[in-house]
Amino acid sequence: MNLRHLEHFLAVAETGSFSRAAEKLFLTQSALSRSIQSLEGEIDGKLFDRVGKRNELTPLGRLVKERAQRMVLEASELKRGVELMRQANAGVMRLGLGSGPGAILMTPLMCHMATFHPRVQVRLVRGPTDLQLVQLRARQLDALVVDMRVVPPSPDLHIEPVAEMAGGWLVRTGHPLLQRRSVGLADVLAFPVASNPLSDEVTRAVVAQYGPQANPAQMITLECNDLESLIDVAERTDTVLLCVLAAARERIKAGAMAVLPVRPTLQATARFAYVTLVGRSQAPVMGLLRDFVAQRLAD
Amino acid sequence: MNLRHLEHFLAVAETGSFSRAAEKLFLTQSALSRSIQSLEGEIDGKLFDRVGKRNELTPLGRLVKERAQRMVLEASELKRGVELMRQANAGVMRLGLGSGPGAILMTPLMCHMATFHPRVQVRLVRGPTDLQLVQLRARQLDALVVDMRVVPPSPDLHIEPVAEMAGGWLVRTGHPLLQRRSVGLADVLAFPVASNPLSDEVTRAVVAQYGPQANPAQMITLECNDLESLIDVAERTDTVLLCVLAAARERIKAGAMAVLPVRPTLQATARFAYVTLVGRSQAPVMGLLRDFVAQRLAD
DNA sequence: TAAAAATACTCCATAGGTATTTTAT
DNA sequence: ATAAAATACCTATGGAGTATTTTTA
Repeated sequence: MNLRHLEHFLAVAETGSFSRAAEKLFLTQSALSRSIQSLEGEIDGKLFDRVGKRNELTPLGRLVKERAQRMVLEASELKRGVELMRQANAGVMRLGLGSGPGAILMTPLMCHMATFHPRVQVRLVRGPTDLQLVQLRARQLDALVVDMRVVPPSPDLHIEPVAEMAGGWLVRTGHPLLQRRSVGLADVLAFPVASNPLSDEVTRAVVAQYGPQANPAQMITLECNDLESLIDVAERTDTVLLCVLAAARERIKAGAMAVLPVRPTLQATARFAYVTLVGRSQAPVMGLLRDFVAQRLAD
Repeated sequence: MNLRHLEHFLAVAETGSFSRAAEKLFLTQSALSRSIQSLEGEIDGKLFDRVGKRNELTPLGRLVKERAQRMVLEASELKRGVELMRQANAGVMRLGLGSGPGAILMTPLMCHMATFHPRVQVRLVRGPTDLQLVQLRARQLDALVVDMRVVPPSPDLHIEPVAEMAGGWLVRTGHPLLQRRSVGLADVLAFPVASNPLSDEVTRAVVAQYGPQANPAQMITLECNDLESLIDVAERTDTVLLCVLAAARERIKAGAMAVLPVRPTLQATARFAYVTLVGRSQAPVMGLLRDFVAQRLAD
């Protein structure tokens, strides 16, 4: 039994005529006749009562018709689904975001997808990068956007840098330190210091610039991988926040927060990368995503 | 694309291996490999990431798997349904019953089917025979059991007599006429007379035996095609009921009703027949039905 | 008698097998 | 080095066409 057989069968059931059904199917009448015969042979029972004009379904035929309709419908839906996926109009994308990319991308990404690709199913997960790597390897995520410096290089990972973003010190607009002409690390340490977990490289850079006092293990008062929340805290208290500046872009623009000009100027960056599993095909929608991420992080 | 392709695809998706899937399918590995390739060719996209050991589904593969599973399930259900129908364990039977057969068969038939063929869907319709013939011809009914004398012979009808049942006069047990030693038509006419619609032949027989006074057009007070209701009426009033005696079998046995010995004894019968459309296959379940009807009416 | 369905025959595309090569661990 | 997948080559079968016969309204 074959999908083709079922389509043939349905055509005859609908038209009630072998000849007309054959026309609709772009087949000869004889081929169609044999097709139905072979189906009847396999079913081992008559599907139509051939009474010359108008072929009526037998009770068995009615039973088969029910199922056959659903099957050819499923088949056409399958083809349609494949087509949609090829055009990247649909599909599922399961993306893990680190704290920096989470703060910068999560909301804009969802807005973008909802607006321009409403049929794409989006699954965003924000969490600790090490756990997300586990999920990626378990095929529970399709890709990550994280600070590549927290990702241990591994042959099974494809790591594609997408943006390098400057880090810096952030405080709320009314912060006392903003009155000072010049701010040093000692001044900063008079206040609580917050940050998301820092990579070893950033840690080294900070220590190199500001001395051993700046070692995050000692310096950081509040550590949290939800950068968004840290920004909230910094906006409402005198906490000084060390993070990727782009994460607070909106609030800086709105005048709620400002970059604190600590001397020397922090020379550390976060290098965001798009991480996938080597040898694993990506859904076409993931292409859209990469473009969006790259474009958004480039600003 | 083919059901076979989909089955092959699912086997590989489940086992994660071409070789093992081929074993399960009783195929060579090479044949399976080509089968998947041709499916991928038609879909125009990779379904598996071949990473040597363990073949993982691509996002496209996951999409296809959903549909494919439903399709092969439908296919197996189709085969199962056909098998069930062949064994006459299931199916739909749509049966029209005339008033006499309705009163005699309806309840016993439903009990019988519910007990012995619980998976068969039963659709019973009781109604005027002429309307039921219309429904039969419109394929809304599969068969009728009716008094064949009300059925105009027609080349498109297959009429198979199943039983000939005696008609007679029925009254409730406490009826005044039962006290009389001898009852004539004149005595009967002192009471309301009820019957279901009578065929022309029965009408002629009644007139021939009892004279023009007995012409139903004049004689019958209550006419109704629901014989069951007429029996109820006769049991609660002094109405005399002219009908097939078997219809009141239970009540006669229970002592609630009795046959009224009108002189001369009524020599009229109802000839019940099983009526189907010529050239139309019957569901196997209908065979069961015919057997039951014949056996039941033979009593 | 005319239209519809079935059959006879022929052809070719496709699925399958065997044997072998390529690839990846 | 080995196991798994892909490829090359061959065969048989099923599906399609053309031409023709059978059936039925």
